Amino acid sequence: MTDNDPAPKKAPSRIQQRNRTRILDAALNVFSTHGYRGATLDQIAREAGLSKPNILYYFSGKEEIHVTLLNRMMETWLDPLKDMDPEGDPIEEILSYVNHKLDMAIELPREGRLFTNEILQGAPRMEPYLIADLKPLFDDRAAVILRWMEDGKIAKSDPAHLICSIWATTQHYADMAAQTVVLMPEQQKREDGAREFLNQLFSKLLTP
Amino acid sequence: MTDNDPAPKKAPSRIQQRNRTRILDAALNVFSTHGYRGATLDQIAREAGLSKPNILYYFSGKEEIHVTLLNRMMETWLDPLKDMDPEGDPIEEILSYVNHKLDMAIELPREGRLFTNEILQGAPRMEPYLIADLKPLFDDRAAVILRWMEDGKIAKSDPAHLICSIWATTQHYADMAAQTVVLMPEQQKREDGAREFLNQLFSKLLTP
DNA sequence: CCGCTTTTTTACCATTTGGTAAAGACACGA
DNA sequence: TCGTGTCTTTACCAAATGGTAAAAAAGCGG
Repeated sequence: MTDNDPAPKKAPSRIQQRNRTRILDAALNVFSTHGYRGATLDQIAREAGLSKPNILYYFSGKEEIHVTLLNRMMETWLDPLKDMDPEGDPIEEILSYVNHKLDMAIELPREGRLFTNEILQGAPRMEPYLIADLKPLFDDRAAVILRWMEDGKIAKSDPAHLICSIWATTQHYADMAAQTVVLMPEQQKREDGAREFLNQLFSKLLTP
Repeated sequence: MTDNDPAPKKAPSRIQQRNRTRILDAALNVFSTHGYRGATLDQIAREAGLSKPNILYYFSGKEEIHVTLLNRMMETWLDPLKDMDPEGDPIEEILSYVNHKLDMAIELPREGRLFTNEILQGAPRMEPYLIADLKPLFDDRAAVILRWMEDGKIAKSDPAHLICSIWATTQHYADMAAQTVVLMPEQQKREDGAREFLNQLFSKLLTP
């Protein structure tokens, strides 16, 4: 029984892996800055160093590339939220989430912008995913935080809006980079300053 | 001397006013959801109830419409920040800014998304404006807040990142509406809850 | 009602868009 | 070295894109 299952999906060749990676990377650049409709296959092809028909050999169309990127992103993106441990120290857990989220915004800004673009457009391709996956996770984490509050371990506030505010403040440094760079030209101040500030902001909120 | 100055720009007729308004309103819908490149003149025309050539009778091209919208938006958008009074009560002033900004995000979400879209794209049309207008205002307000901190009137933190976090948390409710609606289906909880939460968040940060 | 300006429509146009068909180049095991 | 399956290119296409020219229609002051 080597690989003869109903769906005989053979392992992708080295070339396939390389080119699919190239395409997805180029597409991430284009989709994340111009949004779905503003992105063109020609630009993706140019950036990937492949011809347009060649790209359509690997993906069935523009939409499939976009969906692939979105799915891939959501997985890594939600991880830090999943990692929040209900048994851990509440303030530590939440601050650790803040810091992980900030790391991602700084290290993977394109992924962040891809998501923001999709939501700005009204989440036409993501909505089912938001309802099926994000919402349950969100509710669950909000419930965990609420329990912490009711147990008097952290100060009371609205858990849902707390999560949103963490998302918003960290995401800001990815999405609005073009603005932030103008307002705070020195990278040091931008990144380390952001971390220190956010830790202070949420520490104060959470400390009873 | 009725109107014979060097540039004899006659007053726009009623028709002109009405149609320019229609066009800008339709364009705001389209640009704010699809970004500059994703927006099409055809769609703007359809939404405005005018023909495409008719639109190009009022505006010289796609870009002029976009720029007009951006300029108009920036003016109203920066007002609340300008209104912060150095002589007023610091916490009151800052919280009032938070609340005004939140009002705008809730009442004028399209304008907010228009701006976010432009920044996501790297601010190609806005950067000069950011440098010439936003930056000086931003630095000035940061300086005001810093003075308040040094005078011991509010707790110390990074003023620049404070302003950014206010921007981020309030803007979130405009930009990410499609997500927020899924996560918090009841409008009441979304809007009033946001206000209460943000007031609490920034009160705690600022109280010495 | 007339004549003149403003506004709108019709008919285009070159370019770009997402996508396809089919031939050609390539890799690689037998 | 050959053949077979994988990959790439060339040559297209219909539709949509931003934009134009010019004629037709609508307003409107006199």
